[in-house]
Amino acid sequence: MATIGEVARVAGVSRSTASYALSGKRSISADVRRRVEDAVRELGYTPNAGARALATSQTRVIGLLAQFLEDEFAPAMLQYMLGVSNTARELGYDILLGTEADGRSALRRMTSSRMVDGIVLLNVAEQDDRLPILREAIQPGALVGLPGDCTGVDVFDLDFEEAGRVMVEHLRRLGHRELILVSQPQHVIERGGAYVWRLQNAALEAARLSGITLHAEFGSSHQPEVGRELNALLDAHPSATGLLINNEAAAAALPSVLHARGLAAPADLSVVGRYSDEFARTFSLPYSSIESAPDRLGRMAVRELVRRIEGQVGPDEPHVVRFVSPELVDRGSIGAPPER
Amino acid sequence: MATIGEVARVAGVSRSTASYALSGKRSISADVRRRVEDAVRELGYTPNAGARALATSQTRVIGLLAQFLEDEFAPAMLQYMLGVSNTARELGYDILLGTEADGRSALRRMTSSRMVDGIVLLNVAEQDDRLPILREAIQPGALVGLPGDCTGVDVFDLDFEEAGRVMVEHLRRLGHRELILVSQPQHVIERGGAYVWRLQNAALEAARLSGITLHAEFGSSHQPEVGRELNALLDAHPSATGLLINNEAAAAALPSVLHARGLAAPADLSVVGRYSDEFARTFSLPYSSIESAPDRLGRMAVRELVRRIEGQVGPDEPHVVRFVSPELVDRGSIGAPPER
DNA sequence: CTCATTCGTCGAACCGGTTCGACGTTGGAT
DNA sequence: ATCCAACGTCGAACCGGTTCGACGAATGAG
Repeated sequence: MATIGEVARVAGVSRSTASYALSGKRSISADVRRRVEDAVRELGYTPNAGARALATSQTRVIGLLAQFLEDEFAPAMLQYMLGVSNTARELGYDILLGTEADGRSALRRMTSSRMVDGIVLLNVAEQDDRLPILREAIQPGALVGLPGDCTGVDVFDLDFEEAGRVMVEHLRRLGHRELILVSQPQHVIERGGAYVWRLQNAALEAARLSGITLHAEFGSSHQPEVGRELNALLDAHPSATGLLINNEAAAAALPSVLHARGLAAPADLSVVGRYSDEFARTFSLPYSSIESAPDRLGRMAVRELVRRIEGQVGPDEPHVVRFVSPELVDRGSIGAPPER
Repeated sequence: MATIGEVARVAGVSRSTASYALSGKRSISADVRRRVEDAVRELGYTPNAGARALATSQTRVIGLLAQFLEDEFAPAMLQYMLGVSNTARELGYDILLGTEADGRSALRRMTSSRMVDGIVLLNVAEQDDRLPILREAIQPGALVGLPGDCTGVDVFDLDFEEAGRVMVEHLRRLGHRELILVSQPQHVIERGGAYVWRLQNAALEAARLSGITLHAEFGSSHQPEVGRELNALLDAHPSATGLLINNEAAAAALPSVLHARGLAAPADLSVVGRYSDEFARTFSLPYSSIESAPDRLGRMAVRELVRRIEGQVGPDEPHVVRFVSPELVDRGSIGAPPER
C-alpha cells in the first residue's frame, strides 16, 4: 500500500513537501502541487489513520456508547444511534460503537487508549456509573439524557417536565377529568431513569392544580406482560377517559389491547404517547404523541461535541444543558371525553 | 498521559524490556516483570491504539457496514448489528460503524486508511456495489446475505430456498390447498434482494409439485400501505387458508389487519412468517415463523472473519459459504384448514 | 546595487508503540 | 576448567504520518 514516502518519491519531492502539498499548510508551487496530486492518484494513496492519529493526536472518530439492557426497548434506542452516526459522518467523523452491557469498560477502553476524540453517551441515568470515568478522560463528552450531576459534560434531553404538563393540559382543556398514566417499569426507574419521574411528577402536579384525577402506574417493557397490565389498568379505572403513555412497549401493545376491548380512540378514550414520529410509523401507532426527537437530540449532541473537539469551544467555557421542547404531534387520537 | 517510555523509566528498564514484559513475547525475570506491572498500575498506563496500530498493522477494530435504506425495516437490521457487535467484543475487537447510504465511500474510507482489520457487510444484495471495493481491499470480508458472486469473501445467510419449502410443506401436510405469500416490496428485489426470489421461487416450486395454489405477491415496507395491501390480498383470495409472510413490515401490520377482519389464526387462517424470535416478541406477533437467526448469522460472520484476520485460516484457503437451516418456531398459528 | 523579505523546499525530529540483533551472564555438560 | 546454549536486557530501527527550523532563490524596496 502506498505511503506518503512513495508519493514523495514519485513526485520527486521530499516527504514533508508532499505532506504540505496535501494539507495546504504551507505555500507550495503550482507545479509541485500538481505532481504530488498526480502521484496520489497514480498510487491510490490514502493516509494511514493510525499514523496520522499518532502524529496529530486526533483520530476523527467519536465513541458511541449504547447499552441494550434487558428492560430497554431496543427499536427506540436505534433512532438515537442513527441520529448520532449520521451527524458524525456529515461532520467528517466515524463512529466507534460500544454496545456491551458493561459500558464502563467500553468507555475506559476507548478513552484511555485514545481511539476516539470524543464520546457520546446514550440513555444516561440519574446516577450513571459511566460518568465518573468520562470526567476523568481527556476527551470531551456529550450526553443524551439528564444525569443528576452535569458538570464537565454537555447534556441534551427532552424537557420531560414540560411534556408531562402538556399531556395533561391538552386533555384538561377538552374536558377530561380522570386520566391514566403508564410509565416505564419500576426497575428502569430504580436504575436511574429519572426522566420517568420527571414526566410523572410534572403530570401529577399539573393534574392536581387543575383538579384532575391522575392514576400513575408502571408498566413492563415487554410483551405479553405489558398488554395484560394495560387491560388491568383499564379495568381498574373504568371511568378514566384519557390514557397517557410514557413507555414504548406499552405504546406498541396498545392497538391490539384497545381492539380486543372494542375501544376506539378518541371516541371512547383519548390517548397521548411519548415517542418519536418514526417510532409511530414503524409500529403503526395512530395515537397523538409528544415527539421524543431522538434524531434531533443525537444531532445536537454530536454538533456540540465536535465544537469542543475542534476547539471552537474552549475547555474552560461552561458546558451546555439543553432541553428540547415537547411538541404534540396530532394523529387524531385526542377528543372530548364521551358523555356519561 | 503515560507512555511506555515513562513506564520503563519508573520501572528502571528500557522501553523494549517494558514492552516485552507486557507482551510476554520474550522471557523476562520475575523481578522486572513485577516492577513493570507496578509502574503500569501506578501511572495508569494504557497503550496508545494509534501507535500500536502503526507498529503492528493491526487495529483490533472491525468495520460494520449497515445501510438503513428507505425501504428497509430498521428494527430488523438492528438485531444483525447487535449480533456482530457483541461477538466482536467477545473476541477482543471493537466496531467501527458505517450507516451512510453510500456504503461504498464508507467502505473505501475504512479499508484504505487502515482503520479496520476486517469488514462485515450486512444486507448484501445480489449485485452489491460494495463488493468490488471489498475485494480490492487488503482486509478480509464477511457478508451476511448471499451475493451473486461469492469469490474472495466469506458468506453467511439463511437458507431461503429451504425456508420457502418448509413453509409450504408444513401447510400441505395439514391439508391446506391454497396459500398466499407476501414478499418484500418490488424495489427491494430490484435493488438486488435476491433472497426474496429464493424463498418465493422455492415456495412456488414446492407448491407446484404438491398441487397447491400459491398466490405470490409483493408488499410495501411501510405502514399504512402494507396494511391496505394485506386487506386487498385477503379480499382477492377469499378461499386461501394459509398466509406466508416474507416481509417484516407486513408481519408487524398483520395482527391489526386480522383483528379488523375478525379473523383468528389458526381457526380461520394459518399464518407462517419469516422473522426472528426477538422480532416476534418486540412486535407481539403470535404467528409461527421461520427463525431468521440474525444474531447467529452475525456471530458466524464475525467468528470466521476473526479467524481470517488472525491467520488461523490462510489467505489461500477457500472461502466459506454457509447457510443456516430454517427452523420453524411454533407459536400455534398453524392448523388444519377450516371445513368448507 | 544591496539588503531584507517572502516563498518554496528540505532534513530532521517527533508521536508511541514493537521487534530485531547483539551482548553480557549464568548454568550445565563435558 | 572450558565451551556452548539459554536467558534477560538493551539500543536502534521501524511503522507512516506531521511539523519545526533552516536555507537557498527569487522578489521588492530603498
